Amino acid sequence: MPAMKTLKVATWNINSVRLRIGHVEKFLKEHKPDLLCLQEIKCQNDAFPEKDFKKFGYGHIALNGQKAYHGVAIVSRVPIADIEMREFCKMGDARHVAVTVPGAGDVRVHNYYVPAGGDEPNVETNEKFAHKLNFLTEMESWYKAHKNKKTAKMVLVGDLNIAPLEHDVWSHKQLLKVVSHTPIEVEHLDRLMKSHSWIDVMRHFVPDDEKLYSWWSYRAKDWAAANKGRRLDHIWITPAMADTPKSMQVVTDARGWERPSDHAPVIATFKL
DNA sequence: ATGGTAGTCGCACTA
Repeated sequence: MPAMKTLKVATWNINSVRLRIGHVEKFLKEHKPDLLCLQEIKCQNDAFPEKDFKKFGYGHIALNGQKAYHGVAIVSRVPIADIEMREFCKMGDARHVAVTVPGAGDVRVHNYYVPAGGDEPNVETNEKFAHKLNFLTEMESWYKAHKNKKTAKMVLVGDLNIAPLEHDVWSHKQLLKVVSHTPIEVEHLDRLMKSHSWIDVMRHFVPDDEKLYSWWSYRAKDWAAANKGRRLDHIWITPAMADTPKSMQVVTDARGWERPSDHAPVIATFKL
């Protein structure tokens, strides 16, 4: 296995991989990540456009699809190993896939699609919100129970559906009771971050007091002019990789492409 | 102050 000098990882909630395969091609050609972690592929494994990815040079694929909803995938330029998919909350949902990258010193990459949580931030009246919090608690327990040398170097990415910091949303005050930015969700996310001393790579490059978004609602008349965004997508690393981040970029352009996903891709590069 | 859009699948659901 030839050793890689850098590892470039991208994460993107694509909101239907079949509909937006052209966007994916454009993104891969322009940015050439080693790995692209996709969420909301919205198809079963046999409907995933594997041939297209092979044609684009991303022939190493880890797939956890589901009919119509959710679904995650990791497509890679370089060989991957130890593909794993975990089920959360006994729901049968396809919301996680993990791989190891042998060429990158066995870095383990986890890709998540955390439940959105519905509208009402109340676990008594909204079972989707309860599901979201339970999902985060299960993630936390798993990482607490899996601290060992084999998984020392890890990258965790995905649509976590939570914007934890004040400047991860366009208006902290107006979103405090809006699912994605409520204190209870942020507490759950903070506990998950502590479970393996995860480092927030996006905020490593952008100070906490600067606005940083990765998602803009479809419902705004002019998403760019209104700029009422939220940072729902994340890239985290374990302390064993603390000195490796080289760069980070939110590819906001992609939100302005024709018939776009409501999420922009996020890319991070690490030196190995 | 409410409703606004998008995708999949089939006429509702999730986001």
